Amino acid sequence: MQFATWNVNSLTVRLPQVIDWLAANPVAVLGLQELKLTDDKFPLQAFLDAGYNASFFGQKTYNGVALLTKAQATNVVKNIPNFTDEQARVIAATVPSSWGDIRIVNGYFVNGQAPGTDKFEYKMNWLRGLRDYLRNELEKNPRLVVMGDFNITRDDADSHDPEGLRETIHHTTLEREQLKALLALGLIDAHRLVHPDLAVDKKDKFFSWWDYRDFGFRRNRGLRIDYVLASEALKPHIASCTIDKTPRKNERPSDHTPVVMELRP
DNA sequence: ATGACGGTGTGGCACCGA
Repeated sequence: MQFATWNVNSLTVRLPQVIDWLAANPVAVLGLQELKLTDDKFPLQAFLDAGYNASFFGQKTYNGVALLTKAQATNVVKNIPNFTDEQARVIAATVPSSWGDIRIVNGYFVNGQAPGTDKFEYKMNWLRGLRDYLRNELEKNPRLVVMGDFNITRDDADSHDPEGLRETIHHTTLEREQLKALLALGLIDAHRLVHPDLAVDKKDKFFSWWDYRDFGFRRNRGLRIDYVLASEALKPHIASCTIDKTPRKNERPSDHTPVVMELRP
């Protein structure tokens, strides 16, 4: 059973690529971020035709998230309960599995622009709100998957230039402490679990995003900021976690690529 | 230090992302 996350940076532009990717990668669950469209513009029929159910939560121009599921999703919840947010960043739903129901939380985490800005403060508050939410979800749902664009590098191994970018956005100690706190709730970074050796050399690192500018992908100027986390109850079932770089080679690619976690019986 | 690229909006550039 596969769970994937993909920041598509405009679903309007990337829809054909998502449909193609699903045909080649018929995952059970695909979480999308940065839809950049309102719900009335969501291409529901295209996903139904592709054999997927869709739950979505969009807004104009920015943000927006969706969960595509082979099985019917239930108990869909939008954004973080008890955290007031004008931006559409989180969608949660429950899907059946052979181990029982699995709760999925799909998030487009705040970018934060730069330390010291209002946006960074929003990012910190949002992350605290999310942590309270996930603590509660874990109590109710032992089988929990948290996926999305986290906009945080966990370690220096997750950045192409950790020295040059030290304490800049996505690299700050404050952000990394927030990510650690999420993991401390009892969530496992599936990719790190499967690839535990922390690379120092850029060529050996794993990235899920590359800058559009300055031949970022070709020069491997990337970050690992997209994650799939699994709760302790699911940890024994984690078979693999891969970053699929092939869509980054498409014409008009998203700057992010899919991350796929597979659970085995 | 800046901007580079790409997407959206009601635009002739600004804002945002990472």
